[in-house]
Amino acid sequence: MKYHHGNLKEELISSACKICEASGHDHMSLRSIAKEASVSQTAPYRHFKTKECLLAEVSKRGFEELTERLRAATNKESKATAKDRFLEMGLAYLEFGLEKRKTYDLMHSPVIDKVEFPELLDSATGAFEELVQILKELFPGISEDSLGKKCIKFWAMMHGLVGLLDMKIEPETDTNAGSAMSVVKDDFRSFLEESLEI
Amino acid sequence: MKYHHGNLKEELISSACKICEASGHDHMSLRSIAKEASVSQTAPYRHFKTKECLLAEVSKRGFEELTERLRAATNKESKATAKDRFLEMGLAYLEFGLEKRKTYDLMHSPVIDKVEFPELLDSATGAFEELVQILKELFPGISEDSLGKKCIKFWAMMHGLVGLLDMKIEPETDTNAGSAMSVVKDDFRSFLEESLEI
DNA sequence: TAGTAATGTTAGCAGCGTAAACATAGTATA
DNA sequence: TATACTATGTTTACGCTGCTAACATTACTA
Repeated sequence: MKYHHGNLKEELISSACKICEASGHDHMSLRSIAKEASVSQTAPYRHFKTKECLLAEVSKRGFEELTERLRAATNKESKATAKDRFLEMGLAYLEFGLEKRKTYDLMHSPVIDKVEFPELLDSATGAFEELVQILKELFPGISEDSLGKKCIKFWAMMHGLVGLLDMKIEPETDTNAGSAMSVVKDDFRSFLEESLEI
Repeated sequence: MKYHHGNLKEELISSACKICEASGHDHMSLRSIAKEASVSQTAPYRHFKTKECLLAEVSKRGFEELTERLRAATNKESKATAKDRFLEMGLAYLEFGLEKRKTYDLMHSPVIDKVEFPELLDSATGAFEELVQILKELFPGISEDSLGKKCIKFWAMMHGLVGLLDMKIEPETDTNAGSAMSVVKDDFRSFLEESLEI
């Protein structure tokens, strides 16, 4: 057993990611993370000033993975049309949000003040860039103003959808409580396609 | 100083609401809530089985206030058109989300498992009902399927917008980083109006 | 009026984030 | 190579937390 670990920082981050996705960010304790990495309770403080700093790193990894997935989905190398790649991106966003729900929660949780972590902010902004690019392709010559609005509209919708789809709450229609959500879930492509007309 | 308080449960809830909106739900401690109500640290346990139960009550009050605001905004007594009342509702939703941001966060936080609190779920669903109703007015004879989709689309967009507007993250366009969001914020009416064409 | 249920307090547990003091290992310099 | 310095680990301890158990007081009910 070496006294010095060698790669503790990285291991702490990946332990934290694991615990986050397994139990949710409100059940993450520095002590449990340290234990997972077989190290003393205060060892993390040699690499992270506070717990929040470690959480911010986990969040950042989340945004990086999201960005990567979005980039892959809209990959220009693909022979698909811009519209198809846009739909793929929407799907990829939803999939990430539902697959990594607890990490997604952390990423959007107020426990981490993004203003204090510029690197995190950058990662988060990077994900948007993918949306901006594909919308520019889809609407060539679009004004900056319209582009911004469209971008916000779609991002908000996708973000909102992740929350709704995973959640217990959903709107009740007269005849059939809950089926509406299933429709979206099962046929997200056509759902998003309709929204393209916005 | 009476030994028995008389109305402790209600006072604890309102103290909790106050602290929540002031400091955010992750800074709420049962002890501080008890102190705010001038009562011993363990007194809350006579009225709430766990801390989560008290938070659930705070969340429920939040959804009730939201529902009330939406109902007021879409009030049929008003002489305004259905479209105007719909826009008012959107505005009311946004305003609530931004005004009571920390409470809104709690309402959508995963710390409270809505499945365990059916009453909370009811309150949350109640807010949607308002959206369903106004959309029915706006699109008379609409199919249940389309209604469900529209409902989800708008709810997701508004929920997403609250997050975006308050947040640090926002899409960057080439010429002007961040201005897009201001456009939406300053002119939400026209923003939402455009979206009506969905 | 006596007995019981409801509602409060006090004391104490284990877990938490964090700081301070100390121990060890790796690195740069003489 | 010897020595100082820095990086990185451990131990100990503090105050705060949610929660339980045991006890005290009040309110209700037979």
